Parts: sequence; structure tokens; C-alpha cells
Amino acid sequence: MAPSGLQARILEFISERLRARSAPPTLREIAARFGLPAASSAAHHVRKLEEAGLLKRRAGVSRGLAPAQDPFLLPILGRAAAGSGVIAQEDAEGSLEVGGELARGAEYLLRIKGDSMVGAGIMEGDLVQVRRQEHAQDGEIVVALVGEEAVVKRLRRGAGGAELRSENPAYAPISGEFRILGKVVGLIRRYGG
Amino acid sequence: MAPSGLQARILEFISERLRARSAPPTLREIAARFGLPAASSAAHHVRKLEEAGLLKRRAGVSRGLAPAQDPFLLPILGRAAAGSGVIAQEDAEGSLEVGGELARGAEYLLRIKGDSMVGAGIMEGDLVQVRRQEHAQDGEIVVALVGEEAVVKRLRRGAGGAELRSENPAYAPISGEFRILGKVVGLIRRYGG
DNA sequence: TTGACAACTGTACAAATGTACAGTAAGCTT
DNA sequence: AAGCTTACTGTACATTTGTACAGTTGTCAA
Repeated sequence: MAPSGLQARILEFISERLRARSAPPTLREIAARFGLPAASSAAHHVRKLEEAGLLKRRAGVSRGLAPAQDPFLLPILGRAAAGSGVIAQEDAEGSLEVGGELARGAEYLLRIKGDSMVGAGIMEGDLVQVRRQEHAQDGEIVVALVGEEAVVKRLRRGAGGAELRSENPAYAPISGEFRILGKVVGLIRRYGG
Repeated sequence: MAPSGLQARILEFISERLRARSAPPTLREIAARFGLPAASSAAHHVRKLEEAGLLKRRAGVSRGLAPAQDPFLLPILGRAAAGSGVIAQEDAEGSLEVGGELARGAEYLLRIKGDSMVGAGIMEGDLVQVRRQEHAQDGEIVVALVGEEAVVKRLRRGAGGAELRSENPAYAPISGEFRILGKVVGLIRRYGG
């Protein structure tokens, strides 16, 4: 199921084209790019990628190639979506296209509610980019599940165990039971207007 | 020079396709979309758009259409770049691809130095998205030229004239001579790692 | 070696696609 | 009205492009 090196490069070639906002390559362009002798050779590899679920295509349409999952369209999840303990993609309040380099490492966006992290420059209404992971290091900003609620806090690991700290003196640290859902890898803010 | 309503819609149609990460339309697809009777009709409008400098195309290549200026790749300018009074694109320290919706209204990115705006959640190292304009309203965050230096401050218009305020009590307002270079429309932050 | 299977290639072809060019329609000036 | 310019359309055609299919090569097991 793992694509061969060549097929991975073909997939990357197609993604590159799309990222550069131009039309994806034709089969013959793929063949020329990788020194394949005929269009059907490219067709063969493209079919393999399609069978592996890595590539979508519109049959019969020229340049109808596109990576199956677009890593640039991130769902925006609301805090309420954490009720079940996992933040489900189905509960997205929408999605936002995030550019190539910017999207690196992020899996979803979470909209910030409240002012508990203003000391870290995270304001109400900001979108934080989150990568799903269950562990994090001391000092990192994480998304954690506290009871039924997902919160964004700074993780502190000390002798007395781990705790979640707000960056606002008005809020007390949370040292009880919690579970880390992900790590904050970036932040996006829009100024109204 | 101003494109007719139809031509503007054709341009938007092409952009939409690219934004959705799929291949731009063929001439016949454009014709079908807008009820034009023949491929040559679409070809005619495309040629007009090209002559107006709004569209680039690769001649003879299928689906070789793309908007002339890609609004998604924004240059990252450093503060030093403001020496001459204008922030020149040539002084970019790099560029960052910013997704469709996110890029709306922004023309370049400016990297924040210093902590004078921490009260507004703007931290050292953040990138602010800026739209060039010479006027701004009371309360908006702007990029302004003070002497030889470009700074990011909040604009306050009062009875005594306009002034630039930091969001950090350690810094005094700037009420002397300054010129507004642009308005901050967004903010992007990456957490290291 | 033999056979079986998958990976890959060559060729031919129908459909899709851009383009040239003559033509028509509509406005505008004189 | 006549003449001119511009906008748009119809048609034909060469090229590009996806696809089918038979053929070739390579790998692996027995």
C-alpha cells in the first residue's frame, strides 16, 4: 500500500503544481518529468496512486488530478465540540484554507473563547492551529480536556505532577484530572473590517 | 481597461477553481458556465483579460489559465526595509503562502520586533498582515513610518490630533510627525518546534 | 528452468481542446 | 445613410490528451 518512491514523487509533483496555483500536469507531462517513456507509464502509476486512495481524479478529463486529501483546508472546531472527549471533525463550525507552509503540522483550528491566555498573546476570537497528540513538554501550549470542556492552557510539569496554567492572573491553575488532546502550533487572527 | 461584468465573472470563475485546488477550466467549460454559444466566445473574453493584464496563460496548453497576480503568496518585510519611507517589496526577507480566505485584503506581512503591543496580543516574532493605505480610523492598528522606522501601533484620533499608542505601559505615545503606511488586517504566529 | 504474477511499455485511437479566420451584429462618427 | 470600429459567433482543424490493449520485462517460488 505504501507507494514506491517514484509514485510518492509523482504525487508530490502534482501537489506542487496545485500549490503553485497552476493546472495539474497531464500524464505526458508526468512521464516527461520523470523520464518515463510513454504516457501509459504515467497512467499506470497514477492508477496505482488512485487505488491506494492517495489521489482523486476526474475520469476522462484532462489534468483531472488532485491529491485525495487536501492538507490545506483545516476545519474550525468550537469548544462545544469536545463533549465526547474527542474533538470530532463533524462538529466543525466551518473551515479555513491555510496556505502550504502555514499548514505544516496543523490538523485543525480551534476558536478561542475567553481571555485566560491573554498573557501569551492569545485573545478571544483567535484561531489556534492544533496538532493532535497526547503528550507535550513543559512550557508548551496545549489543548486539553477538562471534564467536558476543551481548554487552551500552558502545560507545566513539576515535581507535584502536571498542571495547566492560564496566562492571566485572574484564573487559577488546573491541577486535577485532564487529558491532553493536542499541541498548539500556530495562531491566526483577523482584524474585523 | 476595466473589465466588463462578464469578464470579471470569468476571472473569478478561474480563481475559484484554483482556490479549490483543481484544474482551471477549459474555454468550453467557461462557455458552458456562462451560456456562451461557442468556445471562441470564451477565447475572446480570455484574450481581453490577458490584454488587460489580469490573466496569464500558457499558449497552446490546455487549462493554461491563471490570474496574473497571485494574491496568496505574500512577501515578508522586515522593519529595516522602511528606510526610504516606503516599504519596498525588494527588501523582503522571504515570503509565505497564505490561504485564500486568509489572504483577503492583505498585501504583505511584517515581522514584529519588540514588545510594545503585547497588550493587544501582538508578540515579538509574530507576522502581521498589512493592507497598504494612508488613512485609518480611530482605534485601528496601523503600520506607520516614524522617522526612518516602520512601527506597528494603535491609532488614536483625538481633539489634539492623531497619535500612535503602544499597548504596553512602558512605552510613551508618539504624537509627533508620522505617516500611515497601512492597516493591520490579520496576524499569524508559529510556535517553534 | 519453468511458470505465475505483477510491473511496466508501445501503439493506436477517439475525444477533448486551443486556435485561426471568416462572418455577423451593434454601436458610433460623419 | 455610409463607413468605421469593436464585440461577439460559427466552423473547421491541428494538436493535445486520456484510454484501451496487447506486448515486454522483471521478480519470485518451486
